[in-house]
Order: sequence, then structure tokens, then C-alpha cells
Amino acid sequence: MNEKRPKYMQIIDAAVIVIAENGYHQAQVSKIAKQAGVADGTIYLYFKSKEDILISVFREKMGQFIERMEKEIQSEHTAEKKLSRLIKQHFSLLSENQHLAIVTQLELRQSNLALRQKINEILKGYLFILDDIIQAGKESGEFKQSLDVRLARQMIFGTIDETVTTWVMNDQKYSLDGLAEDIHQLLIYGFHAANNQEEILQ
Amino acid sequence: MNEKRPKYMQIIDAAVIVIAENGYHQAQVSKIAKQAGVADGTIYLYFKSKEDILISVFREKMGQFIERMEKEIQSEHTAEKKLSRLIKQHFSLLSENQHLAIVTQLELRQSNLALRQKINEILKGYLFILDDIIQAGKESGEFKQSLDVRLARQMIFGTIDETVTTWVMNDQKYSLDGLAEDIHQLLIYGFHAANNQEEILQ
Amino acid sequence: MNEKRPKYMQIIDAAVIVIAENGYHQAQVSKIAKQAGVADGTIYLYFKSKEDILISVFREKMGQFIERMEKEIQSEHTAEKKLSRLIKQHFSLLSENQHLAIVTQLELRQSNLALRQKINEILKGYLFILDDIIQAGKESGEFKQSLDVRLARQMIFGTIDETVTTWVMNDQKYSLDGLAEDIHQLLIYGFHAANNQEEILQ
Amino acid sequence: MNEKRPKYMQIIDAAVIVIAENGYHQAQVSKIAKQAGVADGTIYLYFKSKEDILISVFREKMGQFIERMEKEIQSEHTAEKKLSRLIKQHFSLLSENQHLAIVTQLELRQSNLALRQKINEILKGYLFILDDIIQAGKESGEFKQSLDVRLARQMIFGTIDETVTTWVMNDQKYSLDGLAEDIHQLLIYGFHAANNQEEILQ
DNA sequence: GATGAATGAGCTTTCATTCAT
DNA sequence: GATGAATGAAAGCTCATTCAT
Repeated sequence: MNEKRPKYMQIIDAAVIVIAENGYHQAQVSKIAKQAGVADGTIYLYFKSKEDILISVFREKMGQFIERMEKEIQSEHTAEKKLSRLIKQHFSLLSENQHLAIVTQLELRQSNLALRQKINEILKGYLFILDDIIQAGKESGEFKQSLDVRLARQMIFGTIDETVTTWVMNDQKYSLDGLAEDIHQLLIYGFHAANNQEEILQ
Repeated sequence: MNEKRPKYMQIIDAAVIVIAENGYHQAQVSKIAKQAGVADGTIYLYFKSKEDILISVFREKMGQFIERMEKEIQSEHTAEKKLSRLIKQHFSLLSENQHLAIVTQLELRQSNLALRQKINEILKGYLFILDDIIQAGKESGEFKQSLDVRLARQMIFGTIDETVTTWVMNDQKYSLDGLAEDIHQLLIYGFHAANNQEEILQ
Repeated sequence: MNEKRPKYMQIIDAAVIVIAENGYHQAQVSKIAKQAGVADGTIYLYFKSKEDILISVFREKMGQFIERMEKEIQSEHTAEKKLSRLIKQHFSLLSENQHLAIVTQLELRQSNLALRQKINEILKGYLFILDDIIQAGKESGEFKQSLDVRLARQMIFGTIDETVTTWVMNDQKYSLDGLAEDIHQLLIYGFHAANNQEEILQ
Repeated sequence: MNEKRPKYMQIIDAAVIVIAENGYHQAQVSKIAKQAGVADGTIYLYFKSKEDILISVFREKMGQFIERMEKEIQSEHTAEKKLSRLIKQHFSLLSENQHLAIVTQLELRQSNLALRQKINEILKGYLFILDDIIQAGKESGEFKQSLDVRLARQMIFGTIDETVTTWVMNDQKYSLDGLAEDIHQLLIYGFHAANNQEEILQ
């Protein structure tokens, strides 16, 4: 797709830059076209509508994101290490691409509910990875049996997302990567089967 | 303010209803005026601009929210119990006011960056409460000394926020209150000084 | 309506002028607004859409047209004289208002089918007058009993319309009024009961 | 032209179908190209512009129309019978080709003034036939000397055209052919020299 | 203080036409 | 001759804000 339809990715990448630099509501189609080096009308040979561009941005980037994430995680064999790797990878990928971080954490959230729901649909691919890790941890005995997968997933995703958003809103002025291990530790404690003496005490 | 300028709160409350029922982008000033039972122009006797209405909505509602939260928490005397109370209270207040939940979790997030930053400013009042609890927990020895206050706060807030947003996006169809204790447990494990044998092992 | 909502008729009249002078497809809303001396947005306080302006132009003008036509016709007491008066009046009203003639004969016919059908709906008011005259003529014995009302109506309207359109397309450079009596004569022959000897001969 | 340049007629016929089925304003060049089974660009090897296609549609079809009409009429030897034959033929040709009827009666009239004037130019070929019949009728003594050729032609054409348009707008749901003789009768009365006693009486 | 009619800037999308292959 | 990807100009409508009454 990248090779055969160079303009498609060209427009996607232009959209990321334009949205990051101008903000969601100032990202006119004509600006994206100019940034991509094509005519306004050319956009509509590759995308049905402006909304389609925005969804495609998220789909393509999140697709790559998830793909790389899955590859990284495979190399680890415990749930704990998988989770550690995932957090590091998440922070690292967004640290590398500042524009994308701004777009996903701040700008695309300004979209209307319909678009947000489509984005959420795509996000599910990421949440499934989290669910798989948690589930695997429970099955291997690493995580306690009483762990609620949905709550654990919300805690992990909520914490990561809040951390990245805070970092972006602070103009990315500190290192995100440095936080990964601490966050991992904080998250993991509550999951451990090793805490079962406390579980019993409750 | 409430007594002397009844229309002020009338407009604020109208804004919450209109935004919740129509969505952020369909919440025109004229709709808010109609819902409030005043003329369009009257809005501008009480608010500088539409943005001012929205910030005021958040400020007023979050003000009440924080006030009630602080009162609730005072009655508890350990950090852990304070946190437990806070989560329950957070869930309970939003469960009681479905319109407000929609507005704060979904609609106001569609606003532009400038407004979002002002909202974040107001949110800090809430985050300070969290910081105080965490800090108190560390000082009392309940929480481990190595606990990073900022990370802990992001974990708490991120988890709560993600949980509420998921609940709202699922049309509030399950009980939020029922989740409070489990979330509290998951969060608190990582904070405990009792886990220090693991802390040492790292 | 004219007194109470001066801007409504102001915009209608502006639309007639702009369409006549620029053509249907060059009659942008902004041009109509400028001609009417109001802001673009003001148009939308009085009309739902551009199409609504165009239909309203036709409705208002045709309304006046029909009203005056009915008044004129009442003063005559035979079907033949009513028809004569109607043709003269039709030509006279369009001769007096050259812009309106261009708009109704040429420009509004360029509209899409949906609009054309709404225009036809309004036109029915005029066609009913024709039907009434023809019917009255049959009942009074002036016109032959075998006269098909629909065909007679189509002949009258078709002839008048074709005549006016030809006149407008020739830049209104000859007198339309002068043709009325001849056309009336041509039309009326076929209707006469007096021709019944021929009717029998067929 | 038909033999040597098969694509020319292919495109003309495609245009008739596309316009009839989609309407004038939805008949994009790309749709016509697709229907004709050629590339968009190919259109421009045979036609200067979109307007040129539309004029050519009218010219080709009206050319055939006039040709067949002239042949039909030659076989009759009185003006009255020629006219009768012409009306029947007119109705019959359009009844046979429903697409063409829609295109000529409704869709092409939505074109701009410039195109309409070119169409009128072509139409003159048809109007000349009418003029010839009327003139011949006057010379043979069938029609009265006082008959105004232009008025008579407008009456004939206006009546036929209005009748066909009404029929098309009613979805061609009744037989057009059945109306021919009645219309002919209505038209012809006014032309007759036989009515001259009435002419004198006026 | 209250009203609400009037303002006018701003943007997505379509489609006839071109031209390199 | 044939293709079809690329071009880019052009316009209806909304809505926050004002201000005369």
C-alpha cells in the first residue's frame, strides 16, 4: 500500500503534521493538501471525506503501533515482562514521534462523538493485547485469580494514557521513557498472586 | 452569587443539559439561551463569551465536586481509607448526575486546546487532593517512601477517569459504584510499605 | 406580510433582479443579499435555503398574478370574454415586469426536477382558473360538450407559454399585448359550439 | 460519421441514457464515459466540451426526428392531413423512446441559457416544417388568409410540447398517441377558411 | 437589565478538463 | 488513438456576537 499508493501515505503523514502544528480545528483539507504537495481534489481520490482522512490517520498509525507492539511482546515469556516491555514500547514510540503524540493524545480527542467512536473501535485492538497479557498472567499463576481483567486493563490503559497526556501537555519537556519502569512496578503489585496473603486477609 | 444572580446558575445548568443532550458541537448559544429561558443577548450580560460559559460550567461543577469531596475525606483518618472514600464519592457523584457525567467525560473533551488547558487548570484542585492523600500516606508510613507522588496520582486519576469514561461510553448501563472497592484494592497494593520486601529485591 | 416583514419581500424582489440579470446559475446567495441590502446570513432568517428563496419567488409572484387574474376575470360574464381578458392580462403583467418575465420563462426552468415539481404545484392554481373558464363555457353552451377540458387547457397554456417564451428569447423586442386578440381567436374557434355542424361532419 | 466514428454515436447514446436515468445535473462526464465504455479523456477526442456533447445529443436526435417527420409528411397532400400526420408522428416517436422523451422535455431544459439558445437554433428546423405546412394550407385555400403563420406555429408547437411535457411529468402513464386526433381537431378549427362567416361577424 | 434581529467570516467537496504515458 | 490520475476554482450555510430599542 505504501509502495503502490505513495500518495495515500503522503496525505496521512501530511495530516499528522498539519494537525499537530495547527490543531484539530485549524487542520483544513487545503492545508493538508498543500503539506502533502497535492491538489485539494487529489485528497478525494484517496479519501471519501475529511473524516475519512482522520480515521485513516488513526487506523494506519495505530495499526503500525499495534504491529510493532505485538512483535516486541512476543520476545518476552512472562506476563510481567510482557507488560513491562509494552509500557516501554508505548512510551518509546510516542517519544520518537512527537507530532503523532500530540495528534493522538490531544487533537483527535476534539473530534465529534461519531469519529471518537470509530477511533475507539480501532483502539480495541490495543486493549485486546492488554487483555491477552492479563489473561495469560492469570493462567500462568503470575497474577491472582481474583484479578478482574477489565478493571486491570482500565488501570493499565488509564495510567499510561494519563501519563502520556500529561507529558504532552507539558510540551514533552521531560523523558517519558524514564517513567516506564516505575509505572510498571506500581501497576504490577496489585496483580501479583504473591500478594495473596493480603487477599486472604480482606 | 447563586442568590443574587439567579440567571447565572440558570444558564450554567441549561448549558449542562444542552451539551449532554445535543453534544458539544451542537450546543449553540441560542439553544442554551432557550433552555435557560432567556434571550440570546442576555447570556452576554453574565458571560464574556461562549468559551466563558463552558469554563464556568466546569469551574462551578468541579468546585462543588471538590468541596463535597474534601468534606467526605476529612472524616477518614488513614490515606488508604481516604482514597477509598474518594473513589466511591467520585463514582457516586457522577452516577447521580448523568448529564454532568456525559459533559465532563465526553463532550467537554471535544473543546479546543485553549479551553482544555483552562479546564486542566481547574482540575488541578482535584489533583491536589490526590497529592495530599498520597503525601499523607507516605508520611504516616502507610505508603512506601519510594512512591513517586506524581506517578501515583496519574495512576489513580488515569484509572478512575478511564473507568468512568468507559462506563459513560457504554451508556452508563452498569453500576459504577460496584467497581469502586476493586479499583481501590488494585491501586493501593503498589503503594503499600508492606510490599517493601519486593522493593528491596529490585 | 409585505408591511410586517419588509425584508422578506425585499429579498424576493432582489432575487428576481439578480436572477434576471445574471442567470439562474450565477445567482449566488451573496449576490441576492447584496442586491437586497442585507447580510448573507439575514437571508437565512427568512428562508430555509437557497431553493426556498426560489420557490418563494415563484409562489409570491404567481400568487399576486393569480389574484389579479381572478379579479380581472370576474368582471366578464362569458367564457369567451373571460379567456380573452385572461390572455390580455397575462401578456400585460409580464410585459410590465421584464425581469419577472425572464425569470419565469427562462431562468427558473433551469432548476432541478425537485424544484420544478414544486413550481408546477404552484402553477396548478393558474391551471385551475383555465379549467374553470373552460368548464363554465361548456355549461353555458358557449363551448361544445365534446371539448376535453384537459386538452383545451394544455392548448391554451401551451400556446400562451410558448408565445411568451419566444417573445422573451427575442429580447422582448416586439409588443406582446398586440398578439393577445389573435391568439384568443385562434384558440377559441375549436371550442365553439357554433362549429357543431363540422363536429357532425367528422 | 456513424460508421467511421462508432464511438461518437456510442457517446451520444450513452449521454441520453445517463441524463434520462440520473437527471441533467447528475450527468457527469465520467458517468457518460463509463456508460459508453470509454475513458473520460476519450470523450474529448470526439467532443470539445460537455456542452458540445449535449448540443450534439440534441442535434443528432432532432436531426433524425426531422428527417423521419419530413418523410412521413410528404405522403400526405393537404395541410390538414400533413398536420395530423405530424402530431401523430411526434407523439409516436417520443412514445417509442422514453429516455429521449425525458431528456428533451425535462432534462435539457435545465441547461443554461447559452445552451438553450443553441438548442433553439436546432429546433428551428422543426418549426420550419410547421411554417411550411401552415403556409401551404393558406396557399391552397384550406386555411384562412388572415392566419398569422407565427402565431399558428406557436399554437401548434406550444400545444404539442405542453402535452408531451405533461405526459412525461406524469411518468408517461397514459397513451400519448390517443390524444393526437383530438389535439389536431382543436388546433385546426381556428385555421379553417370555412370559419370565415365568423371572421366577418367579428 | 433584557431583548432578538442582524451580521459576515469561513470551509468542504465536486467535477470538467488536461496531459503524460 | 486511448487512458485515467491529477488538477483547482467556486459557493451555500452556520452561529458567536453586537447593539438599537
